[in-house]
Amino acid sequence: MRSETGNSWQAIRTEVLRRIHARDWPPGSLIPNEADLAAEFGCARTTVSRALREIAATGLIERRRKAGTRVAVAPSRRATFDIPVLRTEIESRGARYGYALISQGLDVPPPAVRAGMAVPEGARLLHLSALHLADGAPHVHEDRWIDPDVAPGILTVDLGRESANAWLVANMPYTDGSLSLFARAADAGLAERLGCVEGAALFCMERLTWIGDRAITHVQLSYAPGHRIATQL
Amino acid sequence: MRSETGNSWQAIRTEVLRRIHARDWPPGSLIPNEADLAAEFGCARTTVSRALREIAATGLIERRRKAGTRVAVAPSRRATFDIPVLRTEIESRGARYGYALISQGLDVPPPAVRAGMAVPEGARLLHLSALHLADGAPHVHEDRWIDPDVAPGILTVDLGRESANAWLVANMPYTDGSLSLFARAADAGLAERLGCVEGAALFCMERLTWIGDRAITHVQLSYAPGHRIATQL
DNA sequence: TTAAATAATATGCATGCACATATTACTTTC
DNA sequence: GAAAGTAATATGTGCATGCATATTATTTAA
Repeated sequence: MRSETGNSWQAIRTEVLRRIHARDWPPGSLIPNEADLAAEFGCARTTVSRALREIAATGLIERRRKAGTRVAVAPSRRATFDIPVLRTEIESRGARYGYALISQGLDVPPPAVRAGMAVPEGARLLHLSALHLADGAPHVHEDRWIDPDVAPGILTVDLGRESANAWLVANMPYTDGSLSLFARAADAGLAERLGCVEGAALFCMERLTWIGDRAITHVQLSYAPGHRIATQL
Repeated sequence: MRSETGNSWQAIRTEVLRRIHARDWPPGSLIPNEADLAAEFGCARTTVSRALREIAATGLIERRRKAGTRVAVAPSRRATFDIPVLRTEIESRGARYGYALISQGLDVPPPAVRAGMAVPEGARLLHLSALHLADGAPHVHEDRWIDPDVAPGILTVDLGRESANAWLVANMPYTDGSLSLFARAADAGLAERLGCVEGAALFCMERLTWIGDRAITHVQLSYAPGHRIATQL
């Protein structure tokens, strides 16, 4: 029995995790309710609740009112990654950050971008191409589309000096966004800009941000070969 | 003033986020302390605390005792991804799940794996190669190394029938793990197994799990071309 | 028998309070 | 004036309580 002292929500979390891993509470099973656990651990229900809430945030258990708490059957584990700001990422590795605008203009976006941003067919968006450099070497290629109807101020900015991202962050706070990760092969243009061979496998990130129901910008970041992102489980 | 009713920690979170995005509280600035916010919102300090804790979990604000709460300068946004169990992922798309063991044997791992798992040079590990299929088509290639000293039972399992992952999940609860994402080009073997062209850019996931200070297994999953994972911001 | 109303139940949330802990600012002592 | 000690402060945690809400089980009515 462990109705002793020395409890905290973290200790309870640890014990619950132990029981799940040890299969005392196998996947799919219903675990005791908060009140019972509180009694067993000799603490307040609030404390048990806190511990279970934290575990639920990782996807290992599922909680529903009245239904109770059960161990996830298919533990679709949630993993949290730090998506650092490029400048910070580069500088934190002791390298000098650099930004180089390659091209800018008003273009009709390709279908994939047009669909993602939900803009009418034939509409022209501000199209930017730029490089983020670490000690002068290409680190990430940025391909960005901005809807000038949503962010009109962007057209008055000198994008050679201030990066579009910096301006947007400061002037167009978004309400929603999505992020997706994938791999793509470097085409001729990307290979030249990133200084890698054509066809090299690149780790890519695509970000889409919205103000209400209007898309502000669509960015595809292509990292130089070898990049990875990591997290603890 | 908003000392009205209708407050909840979520409403407070929303309002705090609004102020941060609207730059009422610019990056790097110190925001009012919990007690003051509680007074302003007309709620308990606990409620404010809950709201701020949730925001802090996303990396947008940083909190330190006595120092107070400040808006993160370099908002290294944290994004949470669902890393689904392969079987579930495939079946949830309405496809039939299949598993095919390609090879198994005791081999000396390559340096990268050996270093990651911290096993002595020359040690032999169980090496598996397998495919996860969706409606018979290759979806993911799995390249796995298991330390039989840490998980001896694995040697007695018929891995053609029970997947190594299933057995490990059931029998070797891990205490720590890491996950990393990257891109790689398909070599000849991978291309043949996944049914894609050699050199195709593949989205890959590498997982390493530990019991205490001993590595159990190292897995590299290579997804068929086109795979992406996504999340909301 | 089926449908609707009602009760029971487990989690979710909010509150007021107390105390813990980390950190900073200040004061005292040598 | 520097070091050591002390107070002040903001967040972190725990508890008891009460009510809210979603969901299931049961009972009652058509």
